[in-house]
Amino acid sequence: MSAETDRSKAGIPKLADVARQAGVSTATVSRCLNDPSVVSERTRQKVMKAVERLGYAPNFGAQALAAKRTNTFGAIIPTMENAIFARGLQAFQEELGAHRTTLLVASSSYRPDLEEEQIRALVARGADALLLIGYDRTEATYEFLRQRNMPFVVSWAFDAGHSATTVGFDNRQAMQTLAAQVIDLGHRRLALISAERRDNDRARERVAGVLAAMADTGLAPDDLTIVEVPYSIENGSSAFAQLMARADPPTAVLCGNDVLAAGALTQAKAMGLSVPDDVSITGFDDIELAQIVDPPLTTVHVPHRDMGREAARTLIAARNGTEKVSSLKLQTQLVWRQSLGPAPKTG
Amino acid sequence: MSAETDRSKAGIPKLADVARQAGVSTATVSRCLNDPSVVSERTRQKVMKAVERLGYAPNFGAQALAAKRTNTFGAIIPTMENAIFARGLQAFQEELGAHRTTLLVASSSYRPDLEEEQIRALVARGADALLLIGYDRTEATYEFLRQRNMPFVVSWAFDAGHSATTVGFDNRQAMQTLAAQVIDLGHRRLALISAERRDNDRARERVAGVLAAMADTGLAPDDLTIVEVPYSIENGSSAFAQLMARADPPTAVLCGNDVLAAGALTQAKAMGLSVPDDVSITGFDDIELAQIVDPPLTTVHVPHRDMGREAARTLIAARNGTEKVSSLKLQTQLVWRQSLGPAPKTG
DNA sequence: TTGTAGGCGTTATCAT
DNA sequence: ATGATAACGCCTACAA
Repeated sequence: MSAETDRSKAGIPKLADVARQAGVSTATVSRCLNDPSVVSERTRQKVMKAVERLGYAPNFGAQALAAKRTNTFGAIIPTMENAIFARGLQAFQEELGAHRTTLLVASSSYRPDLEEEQIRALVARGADALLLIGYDRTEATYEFLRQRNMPFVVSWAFDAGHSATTVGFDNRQAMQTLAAQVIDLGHRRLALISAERRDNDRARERVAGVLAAMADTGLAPDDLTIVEVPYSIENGSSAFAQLMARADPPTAVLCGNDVLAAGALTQAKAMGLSVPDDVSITGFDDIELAQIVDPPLTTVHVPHRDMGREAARTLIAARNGTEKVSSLKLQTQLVWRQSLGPAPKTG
Repeated sequence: MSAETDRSKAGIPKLADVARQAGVSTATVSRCLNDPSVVSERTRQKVMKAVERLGYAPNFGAQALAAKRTNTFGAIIPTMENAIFARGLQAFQEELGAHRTTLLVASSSYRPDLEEEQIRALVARGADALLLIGYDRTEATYEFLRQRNMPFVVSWAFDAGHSATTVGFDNRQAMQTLAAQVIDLGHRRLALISAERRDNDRARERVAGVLAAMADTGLAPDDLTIVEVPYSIENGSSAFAQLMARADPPTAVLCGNDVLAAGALTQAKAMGLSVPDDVSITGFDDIELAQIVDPPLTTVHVPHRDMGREAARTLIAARNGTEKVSSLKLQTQLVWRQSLGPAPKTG
């Protein structure tokens, strides 16, 4: 009882405590922990027992301060609320884990100022490398990264013209391919429920993809109605309702991602509209949700797991500084499911 | 060009660089940054300009080492793959953000050994407090936490008998209430698709809840078929198929969470079964998905956002050490939707 | 293989 | 209001 109290009041064990307990020097303890191959087995045993007995854990601050590396990578994603980034991040972490590297995740709520804050926090914390989503951030942020010589990779996007190392996919191209199919099915009055484009290059590129497909077929940009809302099922629903309330409602509603599309679908059902007979709906991402809704969503499959894994490998290579790192463009794939059909004969 | 090169090769600016640039001592710079009210306005201006010019950012390791606090909380969740923890965590983070505290998230893949590793990592990194999910972890882990005097709160569960500060809900009670309703509707052959119970007290408690409800009505435990699978839509589907293939298929399939239920529902549809006419299905959590599937899920609403917010407040109080912290039990709520109906007249 | 000792960048105490 | 300077806990040449 009193021992218990004493113990909790006692200071946190430090390297020196372990050293004393084991009857060796701090240097030996340090070596035991960081490069066991260099100490004798007998010493190692002693030290590890002391570590165990004392419940010692290294002080990260001191460790980082002295060693200038942390075996920690950081990732800043816009949101944890929906599954868009979950699968890719999981794969990212799995790959890091295989290399004894810890992942710290922060989320920016789609706000560049918060993202910069999180980047600084992670860098200050000694992250060895960073995973970032998309290109949209201030030049000052890039400058900060460069100045600190911080390895980072941009993901969930791909712009060959950008200097940042990237492991991602071409949002515009992907959306353009999908939109082309929609147009091919006879749809002329199109609508797009997009994420907010400000500070979100992926969203902008997807919009651009739709417009490009339309231009290819001689459709005017005005034939596309765009509604911008934050990603959420509910917002998808209300945006869809708003679109269908127009005098000249669209025959196909493309959505910036599957979450919005799921909302749109639900709303269509609530309005007694048949999908795809009355109106077609498409998504983007191909998260699990896309297969669950009824009808299942025609969407763009993004290789999230590959992306996460490859991003991790790229960063690990960059951290080790051995290989030269290079960008990697992954392919997306159109997934045909029932939510997309031919345009209705006439309105 | 060469300036650029020089710059990137130049070391990271430190406090002393700023001090030199501003013509003051390091102590003054430190004060400027941490408690500006105590330095003269003129000095502050000078220092801030130097900070700006040099792109200075404090070294977290050194800071943590010297100040013994980090304004960083950690959270270890079992998985980021599905939305179960997303909403609560988002609320947790929002509350922390309002108190200038950063959140670092790690995930354990439902493995206690990894969880302990992550806990140690976060503690070593100087986390001021931790959010943990559920009670299942080794005594050694608790001992470690206690020894380091690390404030932590257990969430997503509630056991009045446990000594750990908890902000959560009673999984057993919640599931028992739901199961009682199912039984009340005449269902006698019940099945449960559960998450793996090993190392997961929430899953065990939910199973216990079903059994308790059955016992209340005099049903034998044998009347419940249990299938254990990791959380995923696909696993929900295959488990459901397996259950319905039995000689005496259940009339109601309860699921450990909404994700499994969504999978079960999809599978039912694929098998041409009508829900709830042929078979009833229920979920747990009330994530967005529950309202999207068709028919929408009868489920247990968990106040994720409240839980996250309150957990944050509790930890902040604990960190500040002013107020005495206490556990908080939140109420869940049964949500009636269409996936649950009366038992079919006869098999 | 093991020990000694200097240094990592900040904070905070004590003078001034 | 500001400056010197001693911790903080660990790593890593360098020595033995």
